[in-house]
Amino acid sequence: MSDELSGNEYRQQRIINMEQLAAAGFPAFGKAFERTARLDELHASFEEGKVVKACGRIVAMRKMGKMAFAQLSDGSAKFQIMVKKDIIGDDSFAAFKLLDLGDIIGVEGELILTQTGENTVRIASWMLLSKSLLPLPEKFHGLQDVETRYRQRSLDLISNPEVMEVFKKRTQVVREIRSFLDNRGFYEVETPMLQQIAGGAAAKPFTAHYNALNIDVFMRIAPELYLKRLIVGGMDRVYEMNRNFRNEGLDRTHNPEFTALEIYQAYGDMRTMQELIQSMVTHVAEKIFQKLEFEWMGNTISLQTPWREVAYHDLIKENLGADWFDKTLDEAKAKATALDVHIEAGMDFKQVTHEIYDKTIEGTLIQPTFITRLPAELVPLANHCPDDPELVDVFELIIGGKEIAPAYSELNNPIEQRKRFEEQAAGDGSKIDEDFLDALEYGMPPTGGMGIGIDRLLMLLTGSDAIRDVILFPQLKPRG
RNA sequence: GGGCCGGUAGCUCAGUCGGUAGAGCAUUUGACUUUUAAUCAAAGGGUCCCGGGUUCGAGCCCCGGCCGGCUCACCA
Repeated sequence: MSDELSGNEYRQQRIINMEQLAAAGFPAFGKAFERTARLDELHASFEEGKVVKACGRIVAMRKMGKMAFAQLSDGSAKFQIMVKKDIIGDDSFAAFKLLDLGDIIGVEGELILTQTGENTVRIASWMLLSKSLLPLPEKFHGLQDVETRYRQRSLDLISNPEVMEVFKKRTQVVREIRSFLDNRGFYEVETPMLQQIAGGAAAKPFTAHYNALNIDVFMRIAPELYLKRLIVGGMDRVYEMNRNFRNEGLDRTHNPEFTALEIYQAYGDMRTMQELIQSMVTHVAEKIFQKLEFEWMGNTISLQTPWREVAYHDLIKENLGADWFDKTLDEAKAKATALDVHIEAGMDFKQVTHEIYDKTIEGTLIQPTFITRLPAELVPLANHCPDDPELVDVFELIIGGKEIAPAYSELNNPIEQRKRFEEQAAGDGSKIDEDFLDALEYGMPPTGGMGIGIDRLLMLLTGSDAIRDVILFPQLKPRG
């Protein structure tokens, strides 16, 4: 057995077929093919008798003695082709029968309707564009094995059209979001992925080493501090939609690299962002999906605006009783225990309350809900509510029981900002972003800011239960 | 990290009580000029995830590991 023939039985057979095809005047690889139209366009503009050139991967083949039917797929649609021995000749027909499922061919022929009324190209000539050396998954069930689907996304896309559909929708959604923001006068910008101080969120960063400067750098956990510098600089409306990296666990709703959209609008506040996200999400839903109701994780979610808004304290009272905030710490802890919520020893009343909220209330907020007026302790980078310094002027948008987007009236007081950084850094001065603080000291206008988890939004819009189903190449452990 | 479930032909999956490894699709050979999960006939195809152990004998039972799914916890 020669080297080319190593591999399994299927591969060996396909290499033999490739050699025979080449000998018959159908060499594989290395040619371009100018088609009349994509296969979906061919269906849309179907006209009997028209001569067309089409191409795609053979995904089904039904051979008979003197004719054959095959199905081509090009990722846009499938289209049937018909080959007749008396039309293309004995040699060409014999060679055609050497083709394997998965081979990519170009054909030229006339559009016809078959007896059963299917759109078909009756081919006059064909050429081999690329040989497939490995067998495709089974035609009926497709590729089911979840692990293989993620590890070999090419195969997943070839054999599962609904997967292709999700990722096409992803592209459309992302483009529509950009278009929406661009139309409102926002500038899309790109800020550093490699940062010397990983700021803007509280998360563990990935570390890399930069040889030229001989320093360690961090993959960003958020672009926030750079985008605010741009607000200081006079870019009134900016956004960035790009990857963040967080060195954390991996589960159904977390991938270590994920796409975040951060938006900042000068002279606005949390209310500006509230209007913006409702308009943006419903616009995208209607434009790309033509609907405002979505099935997600077993719930029907209506995006019809206006979305519900409830102050944090009211939400708590609604769920835990109107007298909740009159209770003592011990009473609160007793309630937590009764609800099966684990409480750490040193927690104060606000922390116990928030723990109960996190574990028993947030998950019940299925329809879109803005939770506003959060306790200041929970949100270190936001301005206080004008009428109550204990509360911050923010919202958290919850949909389907999951946090989709937080938004703030951004903290623009540099003295206060420094204080909070110092508390956060706990004495480690190297973690304080002095350049950012300097920028703030020149004066940042009042600003509304928001972060949106694009992958989670896509999960909702495409009805995907796992983040891996909206990320083309999700992180996996190395093959064992 | 804990618990539960899974890994068998290229793919989708069976495999009973521990007794020579099965089906469909796919592949090969033959028949077939309107099929569409084409049909008919025949044939070939296995590191049963990996490594130990028990046993006369292990896909199956036991121990350890790898990968994946679900779930709980952690982190935020």
